[in-house]
Amino acid sequence: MQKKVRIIDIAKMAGVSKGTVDRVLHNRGNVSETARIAIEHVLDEVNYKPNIHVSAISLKRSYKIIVTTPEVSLGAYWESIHNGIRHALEEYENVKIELQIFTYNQYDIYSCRQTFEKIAGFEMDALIIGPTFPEETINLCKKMDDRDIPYIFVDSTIDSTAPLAFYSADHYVCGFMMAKLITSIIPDHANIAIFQAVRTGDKSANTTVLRKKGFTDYLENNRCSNLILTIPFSVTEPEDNEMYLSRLFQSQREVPAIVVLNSRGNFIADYLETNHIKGVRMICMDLTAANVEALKKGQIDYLIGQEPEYQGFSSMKTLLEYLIFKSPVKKQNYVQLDIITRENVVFYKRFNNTVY
Amino acid sequence: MQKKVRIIDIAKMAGVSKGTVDRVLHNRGNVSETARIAIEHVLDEVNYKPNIHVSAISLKRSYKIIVTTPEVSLGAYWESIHNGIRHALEEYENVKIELQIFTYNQYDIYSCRQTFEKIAGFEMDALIIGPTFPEETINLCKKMDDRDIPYIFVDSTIDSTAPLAFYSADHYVCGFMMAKLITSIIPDHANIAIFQAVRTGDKSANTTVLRKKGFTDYLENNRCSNLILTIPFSVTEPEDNEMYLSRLFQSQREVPAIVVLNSRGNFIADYLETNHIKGVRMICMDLTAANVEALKKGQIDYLIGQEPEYQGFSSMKTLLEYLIFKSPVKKQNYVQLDIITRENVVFYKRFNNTVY
DNA sequence: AATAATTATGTGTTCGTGCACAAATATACA
DNA sequence: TGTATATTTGTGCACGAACACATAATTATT
Repeated sequence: MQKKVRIIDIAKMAGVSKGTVDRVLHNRGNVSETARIAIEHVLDEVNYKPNIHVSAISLKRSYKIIVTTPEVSLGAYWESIHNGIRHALEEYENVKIELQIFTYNQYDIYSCRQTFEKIAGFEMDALIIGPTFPEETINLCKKMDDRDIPYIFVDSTIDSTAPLAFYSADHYVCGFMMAKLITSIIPDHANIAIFQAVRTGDKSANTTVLRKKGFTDYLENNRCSNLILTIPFSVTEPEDNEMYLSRLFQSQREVPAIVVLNSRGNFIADYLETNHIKGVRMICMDLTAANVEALKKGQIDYLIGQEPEYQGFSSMKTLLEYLIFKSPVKKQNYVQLDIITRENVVFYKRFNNTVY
Repeated sequence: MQKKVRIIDIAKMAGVSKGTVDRVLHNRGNVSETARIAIEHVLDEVNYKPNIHVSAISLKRSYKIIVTTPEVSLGAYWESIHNGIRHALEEYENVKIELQIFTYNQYDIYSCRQTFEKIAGFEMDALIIGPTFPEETINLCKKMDDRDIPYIFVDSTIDSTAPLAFYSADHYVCGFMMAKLITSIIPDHANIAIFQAVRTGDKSANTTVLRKKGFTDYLENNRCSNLILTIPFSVTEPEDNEMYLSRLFQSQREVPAIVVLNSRGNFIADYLETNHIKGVRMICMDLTAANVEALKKGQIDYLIGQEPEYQGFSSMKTLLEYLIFKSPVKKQNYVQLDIITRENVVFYKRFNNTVY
């Protein structure tokens, strides 16, 4: 147990004053080559870790951080991510942070484009992005790269970008696992209906594509002969869904299994309930309030959780520690894929009853 | 956003000095009735929250904490709990904590009794208990109650005690869920072998009894007609297990499903592998290193995780915040029951790759 | 009433970092 | 060489809680 090394200790060892050490530690410039090398030499020797508590007190400057994600609705997926972000800020209540949030319609590529173009012009120290459309996201990221502004992804990551880090589920594995779970509770060869969201201006989002690929790959690898029916599902024009659903269930085919690749599983569950359709097994994404209710009622058999609070929390925390303490950052962060049933759902914590 | 209230602000409002406020906040005594009431009045008005960073720096006194749990072996369940405890201490590195750890043999009631009697006589500020045998634990807790020493349970809680808090899985639900999961992947009416640990001086531990009850209740509730074979399993005399296992598999009965109610599932998996017994589905407890390996190899189908790192971490963190800041404590803390398969196991984080 | 003992209250120091500002040194240019 | 400017370095203060210690006020004792 070696004694704590302080800035003043390093200064003495390097034969300079604490101010110079501080300038080196924080890359503030105005340090002679000689002094810098001497200090860096000492820093290599000793394992200096700033006392985070003292740092927290002494911090004077403020940071401006922008967050952009799909729109937040009550009890839904993106609300959990935003809760996580807010929770991280509470941990750093003494740090002066100016937070600006811009949301876009995740079912409309034009809304996303417009929002991202607006954001690109703003002053900021860092950016958190919840991406949906690859092309638009890449454009925004390029501008950030040019301006040397760090950004972190939540929910999913986008190729051809250079984020400081990302927090995301492995959506391919997610789809793979959904296939394994649903096939374990339905008869062999049973038909499976897959619901996918319809979007304006773009066929489909990042995450859904990957999940679908994982799903079909599982069936292929395991030589499952289930017939897969892909059904469109519109969030923006919900009146269309009645039609899709009634067409599905009025056909001759039995549909004993439903898979929803996004967090809107409760919509389908509601339809089944109002139309008294029984005996359908369902697997869906995310512990939204409505999904949890449907799970508890037995309408949904499995929910897959992807730690949205943790994603939001970690992305903000990572960003702040990077900005303030220049802490090293782990780039790839794949979050847990929690398998939730009506039995274990009550133990899954949110920030209202626990603290990460 | 109201401005932060400091001790000195409270002092001014109450017309006293900061020293007196400090004495009231920390119950240090030597305060006149008049002053105490004035200060308490102000404290009711304003929402004073000490700046935890400054508190952390200024702390001078030290705390002695004793931890007693079953013995820790490498890569096993209790090691994770201890890792969690250590991790909490790292967060409070500036607090002077004297930690003493006493482990006992969880398969031998006499070892537990001896350890607990020794501990009962020691000086300490608080105690963390990983209980196994109810009777012995109650005795220890009574002595702690008399001495006004707070204690927290990890892994399970014991009736007729008054802990400050407990962090535990709901073991009944755990058994219930294991029954649901295993029956979903085996044919109806298939036989199920349940393995239970043998203990010296006591029929069985706290947790196993509850899990067994949950398991059988699920089968009963759902009118499952599976034949249940309860098999003893000795950790202390492993040479007996060969005998139990060979007797099981050489009988006429098919055994397509195995349930292990503790974390030693890998032992059974190994036996199956060396004896080339195939087609057995298995569900077991805990992400021990050996179990995870067996899961990845496909020998185990489901593992149930119970957040051991989080349990250890939270119990120590709760204790410290209670001791140092007199923070209010949530007593009942049921942890997640994670359903783990070979697909999602890689995403479950330990402290080596993430920070809660 | 005078002194001792007890209790109550106020003051000052400590912790280590972040940063502002002053001081010192080096470089540029006439 | 002297002055102006730029660069480098050192010093000092603030942050706010915890506690040690000194001083003031009250109560007990002779």
